[in-house]
Amino acid sequence: MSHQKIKNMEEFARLSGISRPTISKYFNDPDSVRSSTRDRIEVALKEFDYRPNIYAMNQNRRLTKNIGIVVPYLADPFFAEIARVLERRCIDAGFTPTLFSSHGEQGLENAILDTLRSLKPAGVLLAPLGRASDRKYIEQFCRDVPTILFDSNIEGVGAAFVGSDNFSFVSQTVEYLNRTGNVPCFFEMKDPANPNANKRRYAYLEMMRRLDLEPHIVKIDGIGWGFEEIGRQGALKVLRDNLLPTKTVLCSNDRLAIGFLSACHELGVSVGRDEACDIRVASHDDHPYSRFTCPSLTTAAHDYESVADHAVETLFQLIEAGGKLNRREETLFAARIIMRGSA
Amino acid sequence: MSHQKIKNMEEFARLSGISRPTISKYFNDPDSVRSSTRDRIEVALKEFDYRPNIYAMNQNRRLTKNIGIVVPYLADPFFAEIARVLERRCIDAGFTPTLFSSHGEQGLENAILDTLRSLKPAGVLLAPLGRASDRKYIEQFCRDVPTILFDSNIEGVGAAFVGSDNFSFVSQTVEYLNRTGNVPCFFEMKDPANPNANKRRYAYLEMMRRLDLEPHIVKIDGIGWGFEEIGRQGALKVLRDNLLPTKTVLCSNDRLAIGFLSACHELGVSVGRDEACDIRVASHDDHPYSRFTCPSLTTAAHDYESVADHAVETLFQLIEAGGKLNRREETLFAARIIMRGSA
DNA sequence: ATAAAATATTTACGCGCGTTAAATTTATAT
DNA sequence: ATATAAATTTAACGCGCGTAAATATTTTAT
Repeated sequence: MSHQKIKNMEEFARLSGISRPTISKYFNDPDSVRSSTRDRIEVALKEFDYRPNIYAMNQNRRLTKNIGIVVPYLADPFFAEIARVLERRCIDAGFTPTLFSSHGEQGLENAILDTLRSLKPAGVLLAPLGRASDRKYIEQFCRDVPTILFDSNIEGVGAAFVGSDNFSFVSQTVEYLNRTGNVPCFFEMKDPANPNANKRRYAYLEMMRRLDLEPHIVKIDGIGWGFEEIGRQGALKVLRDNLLPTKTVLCSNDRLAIGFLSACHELGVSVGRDEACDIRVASHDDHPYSRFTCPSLTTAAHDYESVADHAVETLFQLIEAGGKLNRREETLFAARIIMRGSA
Repeated sequence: MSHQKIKNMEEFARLSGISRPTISKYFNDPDSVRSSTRDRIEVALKEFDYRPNIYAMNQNRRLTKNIGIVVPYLADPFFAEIARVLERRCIDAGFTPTLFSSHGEQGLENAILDTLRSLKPAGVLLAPLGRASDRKYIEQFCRDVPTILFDSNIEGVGAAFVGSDNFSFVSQTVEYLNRTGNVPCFFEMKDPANPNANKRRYAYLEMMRRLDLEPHIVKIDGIGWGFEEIGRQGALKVLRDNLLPTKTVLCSNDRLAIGFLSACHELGVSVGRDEACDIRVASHDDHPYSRFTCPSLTTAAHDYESVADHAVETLFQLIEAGGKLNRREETLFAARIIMRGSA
């Protein structure tokens, strides 16, 4: 590799013996040039180590090759994981993903959308904050930028939604707990930030109706995204005051359950399926840490490979189609129950 | 807000009655224009909702206002948290941070550095993979781009290093465990990816020497970044085969300890400071989940507000100074021991 | 009031690349 | 071999803004 520094595409074109517009065409889409030319360019690239200036590149292009990925809360390993998969898929498809976290704040979510707008991305994969989102703001953004919503839906916003089927989560856990001899109560936050929480509550109620069982919902206080601590405090209160209507607890999500189990241990309440145990605890999400809780957590797992794949696929279709799809599809993937020690 | 779309700075200048170079100056640094002009511009900005084209902006600027933040593994909530703080500080200082995760892969770390190079950032905050890093590659990058290393050091690379004082972590935990009546063995991975792990082992050995105690190191197998599972498997083996030299275990880091506690629960080994308990377990990092383990984890906490603040401060100095500092400072912050249930 | 300093305006060029149209070369089909 | 299609080259313009120099204006100091 000759180590001279190449200033611009003009110079690279001269040195490689290929015209600049062809080089430009190549960088825009390698397959758009004849394979023999492509080879010559790639040989030259190896030799001269040239990379086009991305700012000059994107200035005149109506559409960049950027893709924005926005998650509501990156400190939640679930979102970190799904973001990882999304990033990988985008890179493999020749796009440049940029990751943003709203950190649970509406103001930040809006600011991120502003930033994204000026990045002129080809498309955006957006997991909104949910209830805390500025609906109007997101709506307007989605009108301007091709956007796929994932994880939590906002009715009618974005070109499509890809997420998990909350009914599938809850129906499996409720069915399992019931089949194995116990009636679950539903443990959740009073004002859940995430719209999935509401869907899960409805699913619980519906399942209990179908099974002809009396539903019990335990609502706990707490705001923000520190779900583990909220779950712990809520569980401490509920357990101390003996407010649990049943001996089996179905938590709305794993992070609450992690807090719940922590409280159980603190109070000496034994958790497990075994007859000798005081209570059973199950939950939803298959959080990366749910297999390391004590006892390990019985839960329903997201098929987040599928969610990620389908979200990216749909985004690519959307980009191909020029930013508009015929109809707004909502795709939901089923959960897979994971039996572990806690229930 | 008048809803006409403004095409470029020229047009905004016309509409706001201020010359384009002054507008340009304002966006480059609002404080560089007279306060009366600043006010007029800001009034116009409110009315016309104009944002300069970032690609055109950055094309001719020798230095952009971008800052790259690179962490080795974003699915680790510790890095997610520190990234959040770093992002916030950068935004507050008028920079545009972009977050990258190496996801534990050397290839990706190098690719990120390439991407960063073409982003022409004002500076970079880099937490390298550590042992898995391509030292030469990072070295070369740091020669070209003003870079501060944090979390894990690479001797002599980057303009400065900011991290935690591993000796402070281990000395406090060892001292505490010893003072409260037990001699700890040190539990770690055989081939730790992170250089901090080595520092912690040395610190353990040194502390044991000072206290005139016999050191015991328990090394477990496993590669990659799934520390919890590695810790769990290692603990299962060690506990089953009765390989633990002492009844007190000091884990190299919290993620291993989370796995260790999970294994203890699985095998019915009781953990805690209480005399009646089988073993005591302590660790280092104060991982966000360490207070939700069962029992909650006694650990030494990073002062990561300080680490983040100092890293950002140093980077700003570096940028001000034009990319070179007089000497490479290594700043280490002390840990704070957090006594919880496990030891 | 006047001089000096600070700030803003006018004018103009250039950054590196996208893109287009016309001319030319190369590949493929008949 | 010739016609046609496909790809490349040449030439040239423009994107939106940074930036510099000369000039004009405003502010501050004396």
